[in-house]
Formats: sequence, structure tokens, C-alpha cells
Amino acid sequence: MAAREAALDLLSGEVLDVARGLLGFRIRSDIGGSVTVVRLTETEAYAGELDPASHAYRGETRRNASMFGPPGTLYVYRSYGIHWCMNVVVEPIGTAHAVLLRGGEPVRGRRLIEGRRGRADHLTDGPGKLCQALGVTGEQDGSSLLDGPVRLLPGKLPDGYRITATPRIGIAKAADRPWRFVARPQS
DNA sequence: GTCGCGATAGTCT
DNA sequence: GACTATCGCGACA
Repeated sequence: MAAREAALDLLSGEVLDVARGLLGFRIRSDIGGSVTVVRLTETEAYAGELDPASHAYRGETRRNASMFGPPGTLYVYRSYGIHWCMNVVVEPIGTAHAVLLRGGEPVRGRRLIEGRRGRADHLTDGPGKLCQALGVTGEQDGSSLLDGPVRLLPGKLPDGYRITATPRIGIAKAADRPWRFVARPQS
């Protein structure tokens, strides 16, 4: 199966399954003439208008418009006025379900990532850091993860990685739902 | 390793 | 005018 079809197949599922299933997938960005790749190890599910913690809970606005697009759309927003955070839109158009990409491990372009981050550790272990590492900004908001500058490539977690579910981070509403998924080497 | 705190500006009430 | 789907730093253990 081609990469595009494999990614679309996953994105057609239910948002919790997508959030879990994205672990091990890779994000490839081709921005500013340079390619960087990160393998995903941390995601969170947001259930659109059904989820008080979702940006889409109160319906469509200027900021969240791309959440209402087709599966595979990239939703990028500014967090705390400083950072960028990226989401993968899933399920049919209009449901505004999405998966926040929170963290990963550098696979390719490590030197470029270190340059963008301005340091050599903690490169991609947080949603703002992940976007900075990949060079993702509001310019990519609304682009397609299937054939845009930032793409989703199928992949598997390294041997020995285990997935755990925990409550989502940094939210006040619906804070009890264990919709954050983290993959770590078995300890 | 954990905890506390300030920075910062767009978005919505 | 209030509230963030965060980060990096310093203090402490």
C-alpha cells in the first residue's frame, strides 16, 4: 500500500483509534528547502463539537476553520501567544475531530532541528518544540498532510515500545478523559 | 529527577 | 478583560 493510502486508511477511523495508531508514524516536513523527519511518540485526541476541551467545541471560528476540513488537513494554531501546535484532522469533513501531535523522536535532519531549536537536547518532546523542530508555523495551517509540505508517512514503533493512555495535558475542561497516548521503551 | 514561575499575544466573552 | 491544547530556567532533592 502506498504511503498516501496507508495514511488515509488510518485517518478514516475513529479519533481515539487514530491518536493511538499515529504512534510510530513519521512526520516529514519539507520547508525552506530542507527536509526533517520525526517519528511520533505522543498524541492527544480531541472530539470536535462533542468535546469541551476542543477548540471546535463552540463551533467554527476564524482560528479553527481548518479543523472542519477533510481528513488529513493540518490544523496549526498559536499557543500561549508564543508557540505553534499542530493537529491532524480526522474523520469525515465537518466533524472537526483532530489529533494533537505532542512529541516524537528525530529521525532525519538532526542538525537542522538542533539549529531551529537552538539547543541539542529536548528537541521534540512537546507540542511547541515539535513544531519548532519541523519548522511548522501558521503558514502551513490548512495544508494537506497527504500531499502538502508537511506529510504523514506510515511507520512502526521500535521494538519494545509500549503505549500508555493518560489524561490530556494543560486543559481545564474534560480533564479526566484518558485521551493522551504515549509510546515509550519498556522500562 | 520534580516544582514553581514568568513571558507573551491571539482569541473569545 | 480573562484565558490559554507551552516552554525554559532556576531551585531544590
